[in-house]
Amino acid sequence: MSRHVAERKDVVAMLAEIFREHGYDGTSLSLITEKTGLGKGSLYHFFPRGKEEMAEAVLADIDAWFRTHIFDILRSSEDPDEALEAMFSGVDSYFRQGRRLCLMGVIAASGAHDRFAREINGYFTGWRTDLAATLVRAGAPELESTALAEEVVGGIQGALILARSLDDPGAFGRVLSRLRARCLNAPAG
Amino acid sequence: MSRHVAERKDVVAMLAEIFREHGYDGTSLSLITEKTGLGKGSLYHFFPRGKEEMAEAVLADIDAWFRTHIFDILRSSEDPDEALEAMFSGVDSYFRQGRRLCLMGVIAASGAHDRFAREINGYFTGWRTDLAATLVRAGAPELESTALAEEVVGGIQGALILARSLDDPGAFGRVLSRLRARCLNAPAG
DNA sequence: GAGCCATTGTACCAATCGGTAAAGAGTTTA
DNA sequence: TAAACTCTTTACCGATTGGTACAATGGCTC
Repeated sequence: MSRHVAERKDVVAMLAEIFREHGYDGTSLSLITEKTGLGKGSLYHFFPRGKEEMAEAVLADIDAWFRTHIFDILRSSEDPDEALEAMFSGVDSYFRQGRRLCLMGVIAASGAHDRFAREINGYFTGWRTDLAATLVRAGAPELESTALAEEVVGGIQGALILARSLDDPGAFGRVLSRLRARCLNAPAG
Repeated sequence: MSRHVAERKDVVAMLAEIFREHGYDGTSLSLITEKTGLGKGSLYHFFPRGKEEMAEAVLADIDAWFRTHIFDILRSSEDPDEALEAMFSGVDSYFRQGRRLCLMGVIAASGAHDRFAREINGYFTGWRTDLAATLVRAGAPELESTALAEEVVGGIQGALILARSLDDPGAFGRVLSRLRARCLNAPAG
């Protein structure tokens, strides 16, 4: 039987897309087996606690990606403006120019929120903190930085929902570029 | 048997809160019967097409509320600044200072999106259009108005998700007041 | 090449899913 | 008062849910 041996990280990547598209409650095991080609046996071998553990793995994977590709750069880059540019371009490509939703936001807006509250909170808190610190380094006042960071992190989520709702991915890019301009002009404004 | 006779609009109001909190897929009929106290018979008497019709009724109800309490005022008010103030204060109280999610956004971010795409699109399109027109009347250039309207409508959705994610309803008010200031200063800026 | 063990497919489970059927209770109309 | 109508309760349906058990299958090591 044991024909195609799956890699755990490939499975996690597939799971991410499924959860993103159907939400947590909308993702059934039969849908997962269908989309991944893996039977329940394989799935429960990788994730003994079932669906909940699958979602946890996906969220941890996403969290790790953002920490290494976005947050760390915000913190470690010498030039804060460069770091901000990198963040916005990284975000734009991660979310496929508005064609992809944020799973953190998807789950935050769903009934499954309570189950993953810690993961979601950590993600948004981390982003807000690191972005605010970068804005301070870029010359913005402390108070304005935290407020602006909050507006940007939230604004990205809203732009994704808006793009999906209007069936117009371009709306994401338009909002994103406004947020970007605001960050790069923050010290002056 | 027929003891407690329910009013349809009361049922719709209860359904709205249930869908808001659990999402479309997370809301089961047994949960509905539990929270509303109505049996399946009553539910199917009001909504013969079942769960989908219940959600449609709720979305139509929400759409109507926003059209009469927010969009119409944006369009009909003589003083555009006053209309903008009314919109922001209306939104703040509707979403209970960030403690309540937007069902349109909740469903847009879920797997049930396709089923209700028309309703969701109409809601966001209407809001964006009427807000942009008001901003023009308030003296902002046409191009800036549409872009700002998009940013605000999306920003509200994002602020709701952020508030829920951070477990800090106050984040909603903070972002909202920034968006408000941007609208009221738009003509100058 | 024998054995081992991670990995897999399949069959199965109780519980719950959304939805239907039908008959009873309460109210209105004639 | 008797039929007609509205609304509700209860029991039930097949399908699907998330999850378990287990035997079979390979690639691997010794």
